[in-house]
Amino acid sequence: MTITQLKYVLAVAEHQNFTKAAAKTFVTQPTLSMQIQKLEDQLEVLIFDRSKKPIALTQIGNKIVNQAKNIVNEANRIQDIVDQQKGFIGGEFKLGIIPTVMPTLLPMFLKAFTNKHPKVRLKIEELNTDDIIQKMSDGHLDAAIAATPLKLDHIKERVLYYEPFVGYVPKSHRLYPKKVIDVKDLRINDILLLEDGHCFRDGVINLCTASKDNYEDSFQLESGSFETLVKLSDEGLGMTLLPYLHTFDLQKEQKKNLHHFNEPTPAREVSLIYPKSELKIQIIDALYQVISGIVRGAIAFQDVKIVSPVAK
Amino acid sequence: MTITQLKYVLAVAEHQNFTKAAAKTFVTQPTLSMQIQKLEDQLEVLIFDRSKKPIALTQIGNKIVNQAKNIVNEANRIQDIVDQQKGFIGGEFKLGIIPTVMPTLLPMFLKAFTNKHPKVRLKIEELNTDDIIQKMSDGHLDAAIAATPLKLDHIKERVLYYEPFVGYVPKSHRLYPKKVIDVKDLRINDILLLEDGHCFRDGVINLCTASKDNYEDSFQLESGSFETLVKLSDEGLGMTLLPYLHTFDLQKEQKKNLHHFNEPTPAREVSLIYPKSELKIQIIDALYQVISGIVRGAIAFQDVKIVSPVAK
DNA sequence: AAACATTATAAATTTTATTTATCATTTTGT
DNA sequence: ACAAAATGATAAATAAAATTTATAATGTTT
Repeated sequence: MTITQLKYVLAVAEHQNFTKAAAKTFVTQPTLSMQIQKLEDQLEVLIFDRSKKPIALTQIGNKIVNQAKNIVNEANRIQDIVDQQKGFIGGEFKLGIIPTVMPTLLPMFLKAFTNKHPKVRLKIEELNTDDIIQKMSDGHLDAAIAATPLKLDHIKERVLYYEPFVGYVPKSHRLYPKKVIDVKDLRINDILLLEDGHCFRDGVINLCTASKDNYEDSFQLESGSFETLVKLSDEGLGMTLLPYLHTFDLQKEQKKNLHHFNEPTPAREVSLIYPKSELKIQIIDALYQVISGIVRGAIAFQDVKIVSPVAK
Repeated sequence: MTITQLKYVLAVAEHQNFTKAAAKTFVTQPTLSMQIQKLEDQLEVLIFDRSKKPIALTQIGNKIVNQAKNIVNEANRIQDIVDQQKGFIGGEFKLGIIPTVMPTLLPMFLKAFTNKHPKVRLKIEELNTDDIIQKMSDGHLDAAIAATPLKLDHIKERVLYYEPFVGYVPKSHRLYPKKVIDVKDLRINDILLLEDGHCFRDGVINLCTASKDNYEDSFQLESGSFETLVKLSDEGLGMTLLPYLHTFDLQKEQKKNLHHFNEPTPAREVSLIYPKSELKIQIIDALYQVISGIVRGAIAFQDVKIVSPVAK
């Protein structure tokens, strides 16, 4: 049994297709067929049920795949140990970022990070929280930036900042006369929210349920980006909530519609998250250092109302 | 990087010698030299410091060896998963047994076990507790039978039985007139105990300290086997304590010197112990079933005063 | 039924692992 | 101090293996 064979098994299990898996692993298809057959011969079990289309794992194949993931993970960590020992911060690093954080946070830290750690080849992907969780457990993401807490036992979280929400209230809205609004004023019925899968929405919903509104039986309009949301709001379809950093992008006229919240201001927690396996932890540490440094800088310089995390 | 290379590294790390490691892994010495060099080239670190005699691990070599143990362990488990799925109970299994349990327990279960599971090639080694712990964490033992509790966080324990102690009191001893003795009667100064490393002794010492004697400043005679101990005792050098099962081997004359304890009888806990990794757990389960069955049988048939474990 | 997609198989090739033979260096015993 | 022994590295030869190219077999789609 070799680590390579296990990697082949994982590739086929993932793509449910020998040909595609072969392309992904940069070998030809017969290589996979033969190596996997060889492993199956040695173990004297069938890992794949080739009669099913698409190809499927057998019952024991499933167990073997799980264990193979373990082994490959642990094997990858050897290089990590060496890198960490040498203080080497480099190689490919796959980072996921949720859509509602991407446009505001990425420009702030990307240049600083690549300058400081030029050997790291960052591959950044915009993904919603569910996809991040999925890809992280598959080993396709090394880390991600998402709204927390997720409370998943295979994922660690390190808080980057707390970002307050600001109300965007159009002139037609019942709350427009109130200069400063309160969480209690919110009603789930007249707030425009982002579509499902954007974790931001969960944050707001929690906020609303906290003010004891009933979410279940109210009609909801949903959109995919804050830009759309603001426009819909301008059309008189309701108020909306924007994360503080997003309000910078508004036009002068629109900024007049912003209504800040009373203390305690509702806020979302944004964290750097990564698998418990702590693979490439030295790069994760470096990312955390750079981003939280930038965030602290932004607080000091711009009078930004985001809050640095307290020690957990 | 291959699993084979990692196994070679582990072998050399263990034997601190390429030639010996080569013999143990059934390859020639140049194979090890070259494969390990290749791995070192790939990782761009030296794992071994070849200037030291005997050969030593570098700082990072140490970390790599630890991780390599992980990987090899996880890799071995693949075969385990397959075996378990098939209900196959077989292959080589290395069992350690402490000296004070070996002669009494082994004959009781060995035949029964090999009959029931003929495909398991049991390799039994007599080892004291320290060596068992050592070899178990090195992966040289799959399980062991020892006195517990050990309270080690990398080792699991499953109690097989509780074996009471019986006092062997020669005529010359102060306690000889007492037919039934009590823990409180014991004085550390006139009890002969087994040498250090035999966990039995720890049990007795705990027993004695429980009776509030002072162990530190008393002169002690120590021996390596119960046979010697009984002979020394016959010579008038003090009383001794025997595990119940050992008293069967005494001669008629000697049995007259046995003094049983009042309730609560001091006893030692004997357990099947194995690494938390649970490698070959199906064989461990089988062993446990056979031994505890035998022990229950012995209790019923022989009126043996050993006690089955209560559910933990 | 033809075209397509997908996996298996066979033979040739390349790569890799292992061995045998030998050398260089260090340690050990006298 | 010096010869013998022990130990690890290296080179060349051999054996074993992984991989590729080419093609066959199988099943699916249109």
